[in-house]
This record gives sequence, structure tokens and C-alpha cells, in this order.
Amino acid sequence: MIKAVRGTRDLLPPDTDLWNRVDAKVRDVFARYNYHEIRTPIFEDTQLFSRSVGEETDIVSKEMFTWEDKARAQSEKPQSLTLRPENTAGVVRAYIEHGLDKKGTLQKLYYIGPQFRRERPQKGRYRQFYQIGAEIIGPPSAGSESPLRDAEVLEMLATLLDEVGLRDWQLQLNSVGCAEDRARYNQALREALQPVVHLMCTDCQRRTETNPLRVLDCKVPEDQPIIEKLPKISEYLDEPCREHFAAVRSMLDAAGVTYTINDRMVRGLDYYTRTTFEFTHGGLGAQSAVLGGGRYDGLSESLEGPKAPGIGFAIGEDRLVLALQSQGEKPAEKVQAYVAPLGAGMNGHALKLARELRRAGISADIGDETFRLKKSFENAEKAGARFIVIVGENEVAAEQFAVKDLASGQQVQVPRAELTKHLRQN
RNA sequence: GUGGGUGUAGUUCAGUGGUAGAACUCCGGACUGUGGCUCCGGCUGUCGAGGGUUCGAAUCCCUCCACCCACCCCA
Repeated sequence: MIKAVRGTRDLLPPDTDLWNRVDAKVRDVFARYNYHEIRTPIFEDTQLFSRSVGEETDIVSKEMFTWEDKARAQSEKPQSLTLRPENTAGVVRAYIEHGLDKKGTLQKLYYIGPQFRRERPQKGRYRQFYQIGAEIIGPPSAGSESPLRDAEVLEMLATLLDEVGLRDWQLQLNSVGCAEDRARYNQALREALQPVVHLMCTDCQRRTETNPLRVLDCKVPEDQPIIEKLPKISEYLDEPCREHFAAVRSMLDAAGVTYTINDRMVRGLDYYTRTTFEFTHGGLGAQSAVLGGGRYDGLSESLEGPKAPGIGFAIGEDRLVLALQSQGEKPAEKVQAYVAPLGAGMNGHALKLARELRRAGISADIGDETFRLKKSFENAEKAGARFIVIVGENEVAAEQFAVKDLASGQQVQVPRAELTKHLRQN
């Protein structure tokens, strides 16, 4: 038997009803904040990701689905292509390619779609997973660097999660400063760790060499006293970065968005600058982050584009749905009417009637004239139908249909002309 | 890539060397135009795959595979 490949999965009803509800709500919120949808290709030139996400990150160094396309001409080398592991790089590429900076305004773009990373699957982590993301990007003259953009994005996310129905989420906020700040901080961390690192777990010893920032993320209890004494990134921000972060916080305070500063939160993509954030939720197993994001002031230029600071985020839709389900969210898609043809020659009458209902905006399902009435009732019950409408010879002749409310058990005769009204009002 | 757990009916699972089971689901009937409840009857399996031990393997051994969870890392 051929099965869905590792890390991929089928989304089936009724789960897909919940997914669609999330999609619809998210589009509704984005529209109210004046975002518009962008759709970028599912695969891109491999270099797009190695140059934006970062050659040394886990994503690029070991998690990408990459292959060589055939050369177009004999003189050409085959092109290396990659299934997108995230969507910000693609959006910024499109921004540059279509000269959107020339519009002179802020671009507020959102996307919903699958992303691909070749990781070992576990709860809340799949090789094909879905992200809902948005970016605000534009020339500095349009206000793209303003801390108001950061605050606006965070406020929207708080609203979005509330409206989607997620309870008990937490916003973790940090600033990782600019590239220079991070270089100085990395150096300081290395120096601070040097005398004590041999007391720490083997992971931390490795991290000190490869990526000292990661040490801050360590969860080993014995290491915590050491980690608490390490220098903080906030002490290494230069004046502009410090002011920017303070402005973001004061606007969040003004708007009444609650957050916690987490100066140990480090994010793994190289392009992040200044504000970084995560929204977390308890129902997700080890993957507590429902969404993550941050500012990326230098990304466009690193892709040979114009100066175009930006800020964005990606919601893990798989995780958001998981979190909603963990708090008991159940999609209950029901059909309003079940039309039950009864006896030979009734299928046509049933279809005609169902057509009238459906055209009037009433959801309806149809049985079959070979079903005994008992079976039709059972089917109607299984479908979660509110009403069953019986289409038998008597009914057709009298132009009056037996309509039974399956919840209350009440049954009445309803003239054809009043049928849609009767079914709609309940 | 590493570690742990689990693979038996459509589903959830029991079965630790001797004829593969239960519950639920599904199908039919009791009930010929009235569901949920009840009762009766019925279908369903390469026991994850391959090899080995044994008179005999779902069960013991070896190898592999898949899924789940965790690490790493991230959404």
C-alpha cells in the first residue's frame, strides 16, 4: 500500500472544517489591517534561502529538500532548486523582483501555504507544514523602520489569536539588536563561558563553539545557575536599538497588549534584527511556539535589493489548530436538511426539491429511493441534519412534504411554497 | 542524525509457545412510510515485513520498516 510519505499527512473532515475556519478568520483580520495576499512559488532557487536564512543555520545546512533541475542548454549548469522552508525570503525576493519599493509605500503582504523542512517529525512538527504569515516592508521613508510597525504587528497578532478563539497564549518579546550588537554580544558570551563551560552539559559545550546564543536556550536544570549569570543581550544594544525597543514596549503598554520580556529567547534565522518575538501556548507538547517572527532590516540588501527594512511573522497553522483542539475546539459542520426520496420514481422529485433548497441557500443532502425510510432516518442522523424532508408519492401528489425536526421529534406537513421558509427559520 | 515507546479487524485494544479474540463501527433482521434505545444474526485480519529457533511462533531471537514521543532545531 502506498502511504503518505514521512512527515506529511492528510487533513480530513471534520478537521478541515476547523482549518478552514481558521483560514477565514485570519483573512478577515488581515483585511481589517489592510494587508493583501501574496502568493509566491513553492520552490525557489536554492541560493535564495542560503543567502537569507543563513548558510550555517540548521534549516539550510541540513533540512532543505533540494534537487538539481535539468540544464536548459548544454552550456548551462543545472539549476539548484529548493522546496521553500519558510516564506519570508520568497516574499522579499518578489518585493525586489517587481520593484515594489518604487511604489514608495509600505507593502503589507500576507500568505497562507505549505512549507517544507526535512526534520524528524514529532508533535507539532511535520515535513510539510503550513504557515500563515505576514510582512510589512518598504523604504525607510515610508516608515518601515518605525517601532510603530513592530507594535502594530504585535497588537494585530494578539487580536488575531483572541478572535480565532485561542485562550491562554503568551507573548515573549526580545530585541537581538543589529548585526554589530550581536557580534559584540557573541564575543562577550564566549568570554564569559570560557572559564565555566566545562561544568555544563555536552550540548552547551558544543554550542559555545558553534553558536553561543543557543546556550541561553538550554533546559538542563544544572546549567541554569551558570546561564543566569551570563551577560544579557540588552546590555549590548547600541543606543538606537535600545531606543527602538523601548518605543515598541511603551506603545504596547499604551495599547494594552500584555507581554513578557524574555532576553534569553534566541531565534534561529540569521536575518532577524532588533525586535524578535514568539507567541506560546501550553497545549503543544515540546513545541510551545504557535508563531514566531521579528524584524529583518538588512534582508533586502543581502539579496541585492534596495534598502527595505521590514518586520514579519509566521504562524504554524498545524500548531494553531493543535492548540485549538487541545482546548476542546470541535468543528461541527452540519447539514440543514436531509431529503429522503421514498419509493420508485422519487429520486427525480427529491433532486428537484433539493435543488430548490440549495439554490435558496439551505444546505441539503439526498438519500436514495431504494433506501427504506428507517435507513434514511439513520443517514440523516449521521449527517447531523437538522431536518428530514420526506419525498414520497403522497407528498408529491399533495404538494406537501412531511418535515421532521430531528432534534425535537416534531413532524409537520409543509406546503412546497413554504418549505424554504420553514427550513430557514430554524 | 540520536534516544525511548508502539505496531493484532475500519477504530480502540486484549491475547507471553498449542485452533486469532472483545468492544465499538459497519451490514441485515425484529420494525413492509419514521431515527436515537433495545434485542437477534452476520462480515472483516498477509497478527508491520523478512529471516531464524521449535513438532508447533501474534508470542522467543535477529534484521529491516512504519508510526508516535523526545533531543537537536524550529512554525
